[in-house]
Formats: sequence, structure tokens, C-alpha cells
Amino acid sequence: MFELAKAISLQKYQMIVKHTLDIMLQFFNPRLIMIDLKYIQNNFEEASIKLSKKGVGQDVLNELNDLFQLLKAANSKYESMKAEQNKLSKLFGEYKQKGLDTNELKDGIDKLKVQLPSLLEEARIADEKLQNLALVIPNFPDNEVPEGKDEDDNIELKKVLEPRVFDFQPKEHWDLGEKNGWIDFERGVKLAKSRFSVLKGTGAKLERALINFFLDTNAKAGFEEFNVPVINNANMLLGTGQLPKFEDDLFKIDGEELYLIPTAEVALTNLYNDEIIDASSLPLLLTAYTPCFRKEAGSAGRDTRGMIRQHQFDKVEMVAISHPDKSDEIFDMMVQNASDLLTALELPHRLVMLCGGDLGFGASKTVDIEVWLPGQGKYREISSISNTRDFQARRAKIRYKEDGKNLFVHTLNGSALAVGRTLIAIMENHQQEDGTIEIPDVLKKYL
RNA sequence: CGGGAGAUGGUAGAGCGGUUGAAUACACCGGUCUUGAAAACCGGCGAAGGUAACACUUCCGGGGGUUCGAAUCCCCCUCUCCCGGCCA
Repeated sequence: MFELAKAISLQKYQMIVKHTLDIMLQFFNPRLIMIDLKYIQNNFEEASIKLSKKGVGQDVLNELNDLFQLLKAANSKYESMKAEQNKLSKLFGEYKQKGLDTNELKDGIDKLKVQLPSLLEEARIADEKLQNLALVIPNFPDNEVPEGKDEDDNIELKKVLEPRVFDFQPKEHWDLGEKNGWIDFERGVKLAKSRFSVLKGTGAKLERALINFFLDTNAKAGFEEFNVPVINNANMLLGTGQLPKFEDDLFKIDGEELYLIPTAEVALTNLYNDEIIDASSLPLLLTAYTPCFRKEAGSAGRDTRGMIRQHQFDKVEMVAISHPDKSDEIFDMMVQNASDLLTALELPHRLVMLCGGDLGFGASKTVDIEVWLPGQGKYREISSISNTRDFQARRAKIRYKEDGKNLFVHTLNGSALAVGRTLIAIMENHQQEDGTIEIPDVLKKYL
């Protein structure tokens, strides 16, 4: 997922957002979409401890709180004066109807009208400043999320399946891919640029088989299949948290406020953008296959060889829109479902709880699933399941109605699974000494 | 890309300068009736902010303007629908 900016300072925040937000606000009205300011205000200590896990300094929270107070003060000043004006205008109408003299009223209104614009402007500026800052504050991590800086501080929860012992030197997937004629790296680069590749023959068929296998299995777990646009507008990317902070990671359509999605999470979650869902229809379990597009801006030099880190890759994604009371339960189910997919493919893997520093921007809790790659002799991420609690729901205005009240849902997302990396894992784990690859039984009926 | 129409609450659909946050219908929720359900009748029913609760503010696609006052008038933008061209 996205790299979290470390050691974030106020100035850096303001610089990062200014440009993108300016552009976006030309096209979209700035609705009040942000983290829970009231919670921060009422639980300042707790909030700052939580956010420090994600590297947010206390100065940022102080600034946020000050802006919030400023906005409230400016608003109430403006609103009471506006109320006065509305009252007089109403009277004006009545006077006119009765044929009374309105001159005095008009004078009163005129006096108020001189002051109103500056008060409104004051409130508007406070609101804009507040939002600029609030939109780049990451989600609060759960209490169970371990302290830590980076992936070295993540905690292994469990291992599933023992890595196979090879009686020969296992090859890396790029060797196997070329030897079997499944992957053509050169021509992928020719067609687009580096970090693109071409699958062919059985490689291409396996990719398709995996997609179908994943979708079918997810359906059995209760997820409804969707086919969604892979181009989404800026407002949707704002809703799930990719914008404004991570624009550099996205492919943008030239001249339009449209982006290629970096994950189907964006489209699936935002299906319910600005909607109020009846509590009785929760949870909504959604799944979709899409290609995903990422600039990998911060990853220069990493995984340049092979198919691990591409600008375009296939993924089957799960998304859940959940009642707040049920999201932990659903989270566990999603982790289990993703893990079961790997088990069915006979791929050794482990579950890892991400530490605060490695947690994504919108996540309050994330479990990564890492698959064993014998060629590299390492576990590598193949799925990432996150509970964002109400973080995305607030931004995307996804609510549910219960007992007449509108409340924010919880949203969750997780890969099930990254298709290209699964293909790699199959090649490396099920390779034979002669370089051929044994296809797992569950896939055979899909070929 | 060219020509026409439109954008109002969950949906349909009135309103076209004042007390209309918005008629009406359907949907939905509560009640009466019923063994239970349906029907009928009565009542409620958009959202955000704000408040202890009221008050109050904002929102009729988005932005700006006219006016004492705008869902209603004017300008710009976006989107949708119909007709024509192009095209999977």
C-alpha cells in the first residue's frame, strides 16, 4: 500500500496539500469531510498518543484544535448576524404587504450587510484551513496495533503451511517465467515502459484462472461480485483517502479530474459514496476483479527485476460496508478468507500484524498476508486486509440509518488476492527441478 | 463531436420572487382495528452544522450575480436524457 510519510511537520503538510486541493475545490464543493474533530477535542491526550504511533506530532493536533475553535467562533458570529438580517427581511415583506413605511428597516439591513461579507470570509478561511489540515491527518490506529517504525517492527501472528524443502536450488520467478514462455518482460517494456510486462500462453491462462477461482471462492464466502469503472473521479479518491495526500502515486487522466484506480477498494467502497444505507441491509460484502494502476513513485530501485512491483497489476478485492459493532468480526472473516485461498493453492504463508509506522494512511488496523517465495527465500506481501473504521465513511459520507439516526458505517478492504503475485508464488513454490511447474489441483478445472 | 430538453427530499413529481425546507403520491416507520396478516383510518417521516435542550445557520446539481428577500430571475460550469454523426 502507500508509504506513510515519516516525521511529518506542519509545513510539510501544508505544502503537500495546497496544490491538489486548490485544483480539486474548483470541481468539487468542500463538504465537511474529515476526521472526528470532536473526539480529538474531547480526548486530546488519547488522540495524540494514538496519532503519534503514526508519526503525527502534537504540534499538528494543537494546530488542528485551534483551527477548529476558530471556525466555531467565526461561524457563530456570522450566523447570529445572518439570523438578524433574515428576520428583518421577513419583516420587510410583511410591511410592504401592509403598505407600511420600510425605510427604517432598510437602513437596519444595510448596516448589517456591510459587516456580513467579512464575517463570512473569516469563517470560510477558517474552514478551508481546517480542512486542508484535517484531510491529511491519518486514521487513528487501534489500541492493539503495536508501536513501531517500519516493517521490522511488525508482529507475526501465525504461519500456515510449511515451506517445501527443495533438493535443488529453486529458481526465481523471472527465470521460470521466461523458461516456460509465460512472461515476456521485454515486450511489456516496449509497449509501455519499465515495470510493465506481458503474460502469454499458460501464463495468461493461469492469470485468468486465478481471477475466476478467487471470485468464485469469495462468492461462496458471501461477497457479491461487481464489475466497476477503473477510472474514478477525484472525489472518490478523496473519499477513500488516496487524495489529496498521495496524488503522486496515481496515474491521472490528462486534462480531466479522473484517475486510474490503484485498487478496486476505491470503486467498491465509493459505490455507496454519499448514501444512507438502511441498517437492516448491513453488512454489504462486495468483491471485484480489476486491474490496478500505481506509479510506485517512492519505490525507485525496489523490485525492479521481475513481476513483483508493476505499474499495472490484476487484483481481486474484497470490500465490506459494516455496522460498527460488526467490523471486527468481519475483519477476521476477511483475513481467514484470504488465507484460505492461499491454503487451497498449497502456498505457505504467514499473517502479520502491521505496526503503527507501517500502517496505511486510512487504516486503523491491518493484517498483511505474506506468501513464501523460495526463489527469494523470503515472505512477500500478497494481501493486505484493513479496517478503516469510520475514516473512509466520514470522507465518503457513507452512513447507515438506525432508529432514525444517521451514523457512519465502518469500511473494510482486503485483497483476495493480488493475482500477479499469486502467479509468481505458484511458479516458485510448485517448480520442478526441470523448470516445469505443477498446477495446484483447485486450478485445474479453470484451465 | 453537433442539435434539443432537463437537474427539487428514498422514488415519482408540484412549486417559477416573500411566512415554502419545500404541495401531492408512492415507499418507509409508529398506532388503532385483526387470532395473525392485508385493507382502512390516525400520526410521523430529507440532510449538515449548532445547543444541555431550544433557538439559530446552511443545503432544491456546483460556482458567481441581481434583490430588503431566490428553489424561483441572470451568467458560467458539471452531469443526465432524447435526436444526429463516430465507434467497441
